[in-house]
Amino acid sequence: MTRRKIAIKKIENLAARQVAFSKRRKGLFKKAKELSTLCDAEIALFVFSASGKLFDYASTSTMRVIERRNLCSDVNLANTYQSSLEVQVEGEHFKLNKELKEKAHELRQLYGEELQGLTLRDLRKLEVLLDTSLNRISKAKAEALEQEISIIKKEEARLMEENQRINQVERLEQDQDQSLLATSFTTRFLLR
Amino acid sequence: MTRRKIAIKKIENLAARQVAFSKRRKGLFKKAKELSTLCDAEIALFVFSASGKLFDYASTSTMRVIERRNLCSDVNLANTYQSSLEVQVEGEHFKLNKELKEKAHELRQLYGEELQGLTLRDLRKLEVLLDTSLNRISKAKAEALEQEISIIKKEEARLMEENQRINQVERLEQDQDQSLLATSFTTRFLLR
DNA sequence: AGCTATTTATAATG
DNA sequence: TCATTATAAATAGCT
Repeated sequence: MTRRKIAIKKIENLAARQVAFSKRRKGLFKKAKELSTLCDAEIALFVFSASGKLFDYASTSTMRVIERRNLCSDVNLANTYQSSLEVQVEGEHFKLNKELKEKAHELRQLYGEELQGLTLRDLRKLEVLLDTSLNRISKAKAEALEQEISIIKKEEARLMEENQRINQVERLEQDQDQSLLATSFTTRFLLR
Repeated sequence: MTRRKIAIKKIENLAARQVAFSKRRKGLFKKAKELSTLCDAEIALFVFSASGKLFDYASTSTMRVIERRNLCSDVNLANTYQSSLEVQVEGEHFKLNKELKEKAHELRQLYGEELQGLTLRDLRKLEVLLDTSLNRISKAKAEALEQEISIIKKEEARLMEENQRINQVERLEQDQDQSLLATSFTTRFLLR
């Protein structure tokens, strides 16, 4: 809504998205408060940022009780849901996060990044691994190529067949034209 | 907020208040949806009119389940809040899982597995990627090698120095031994 | 974090 | 409620 009109779809640039989130969140809360005050409405608004942080507003005093509790920190979260199930979920969450980080690191190493700290032996292992990968990919490429070629060959054969058919039809039509011509010639000749 | 600026306090005229409620509620929901879309935020918004009618919005499909329930009492609202947090945790869990699977797949492709379905173009891209990685690794290897060589050279120099010192000491000791021998010889000679 | 050119939201009115 | 419109408010792109 300004300098330029923007399309309402996810802002791809992280920094821009964070700035927009901060500004618009503020605006949204202001509007909610105004509506509540002007029209005597009760409003509860919960906004979770992409990173999971909670911002909330509740208009009435009773509802404000909810607001008071800070439910974002892990401690409070654990207090709120003391059931072992919740704790389990949290634990799993943590585990998943860890795994994800490890995989990301592994990936980056495969991309030849973050190699500092690796020994010569580690680097040689990586090389062998990537060489193996390249071999496999090369094989897959050959297969894909072969398949493409076979498809092209089939198409070629089909086209040749069609060509022949068309030629035949053309020849037939030419014959017909010629006999027609002959007929009309004969006719004209006879009419003289 | 226009034609005239208004003070943010309860609109006394009932009709005007209802009109404002309708318009501003619409605006608030629009803003909430925009924030959710633009910034990838999860939002739950509950608006109770003065007469107690509920209007609500929740940004994610899973959270939308909440929307269906009738949430007029504070108790239910508190429950809703809790479940929205639960859903949030679950949603993140799901997202993490998805990311992990994607990363794992990417990894396996880099290892030259699960290549089926990739086009020739994709395979070529993979090859180029791996080649780049190999180049980087080769460079890292060269660096590691150089470092190792320099360490070995230093060690070699140290050893040579030490060797020299030892040789000197040995020579000294030999000299001492000889003088000692000479002394004992002299002594023995004198004792005779 | 602040500025401002624009876009949006909306109060008043019909 | 719906449409219009003059104006207040929100905010995207900059710095």
